[in-house]
Amino acid sequence: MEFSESAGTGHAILESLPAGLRAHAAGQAQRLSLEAGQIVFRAGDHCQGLPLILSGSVRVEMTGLSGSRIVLYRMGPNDICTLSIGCLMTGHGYRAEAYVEEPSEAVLIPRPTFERLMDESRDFRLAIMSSYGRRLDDLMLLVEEVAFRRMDQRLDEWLVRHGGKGSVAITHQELAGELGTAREVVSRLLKELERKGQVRLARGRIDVVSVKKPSD
Amino acid sequence: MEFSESAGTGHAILESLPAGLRAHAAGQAQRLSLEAGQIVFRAGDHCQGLPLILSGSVRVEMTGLSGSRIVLYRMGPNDICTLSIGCLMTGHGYRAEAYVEEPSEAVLIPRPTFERLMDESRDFRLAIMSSYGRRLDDLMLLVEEVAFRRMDQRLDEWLVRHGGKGSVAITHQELAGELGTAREVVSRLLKELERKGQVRLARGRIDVVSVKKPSD
DNA sequence: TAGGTGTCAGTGACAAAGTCACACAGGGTT
DNA sequence: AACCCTGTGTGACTTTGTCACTGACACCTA
Repeated sequence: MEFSESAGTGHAILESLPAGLRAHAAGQAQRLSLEAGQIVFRAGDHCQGLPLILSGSVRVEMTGLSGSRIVLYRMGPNDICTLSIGCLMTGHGYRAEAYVEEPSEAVLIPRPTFERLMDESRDFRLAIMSSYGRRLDDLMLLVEEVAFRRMDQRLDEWLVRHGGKGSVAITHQELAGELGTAREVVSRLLKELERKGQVRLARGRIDVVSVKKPSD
Repeated sequence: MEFSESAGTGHAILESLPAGLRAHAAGQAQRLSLEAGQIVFRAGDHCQGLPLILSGSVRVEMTGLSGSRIVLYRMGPNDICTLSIGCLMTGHGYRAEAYVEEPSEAVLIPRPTFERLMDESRDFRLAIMSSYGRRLDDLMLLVEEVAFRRMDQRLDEWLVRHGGKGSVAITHQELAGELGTAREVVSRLLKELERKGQVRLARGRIDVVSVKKPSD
């Protein structure tokens, strides 16, 4: 809680600032404690400042006209909410929603402070740019996934990545959101995997037994 | 060709620089003349500098494992090749390809010059950031399109936007690339539109008669 | 402990889109 | 005219998306 602690519990991008700027930023920043399930922003919301994630995990997803959802990416410790930068600079509202997955700590840098940091710190600029680069990459990968890859392979991959060993606690509905498809599709594919003995299904849980590699 | 011309035929982002920096940038920049059909970069290529488009049009697209393609976005006069920034900064290769659509003029800013401009010009920084913001937005829109919208509606929209009045010179294969689908799907949907009298089809050309709005 | 109430999962039927294979057409060249 | 390349049309089949509905499970309350 005390600022003396903030060096230890701070954000990498702030740590890299020279002492004077860091003190300025710390003084202006607003600290946020986010509870699991809480909504950080909604589509259409306007941006109050640049959120820096200190700890926990925040999921960013988009909702289509029909109400279908897809997870765009996640933010974790030392991440920057890249989307906010665009909103800050253009004044447009957000085009996505952000949900807290694990209880998180964050700081909100007000716009004038953000601009001052951009002007005065090379390291800050580099961090912002590299964050942008990563998001752009993430989204290009996602476009490729969604446009070209088969759902069964994407599901297999997801299972290997998230439940490689044991079991994952997730509903079919949520998993559909991860992949940008419909719940029924996930249910069918999972059932098929269960028939082949590669997973066992329980309410809200998937036990991964052995998911095949694409080479199989 | 002469540098004295470069003020008139230059790039908005360079115009906004103070005289000293502008001269430096002009001195370091390499001028490129790109012919229609030429490839600006391929997936995996490494980035030599930041391309600024002066005139013409460049298409950026991605190729899936299967060879399917999708157009990500286009760059026109006064645009910045946002993708290159990430490649410049991380040293990674490109993940997409860029093709010249209309003969274009561009300048290539070498990395050290790019970094100096970032360090010394606030306007330059703002332009770079806003370019990033736009690309991120474009890609989010594209994800939504591809993941959630129906192909017939997307095709209708494309036809209205690009051939609203008369006719478009494009093959079904190219149009499939614009939408990120297969040629056969485009052929079938177009044939259906022709049956309904909304378009007339010729080899390499589509005459748009009257494409329905979603409300019809 | 029985019943009530949400959420979660399974499934059939059908529509939309992607894939594969191949036939055919248009417009140029030789 | 015969040839060839590219572009287009189409049938058959698979995969994915949508709709409608049923049943299963977990938890709460009486």
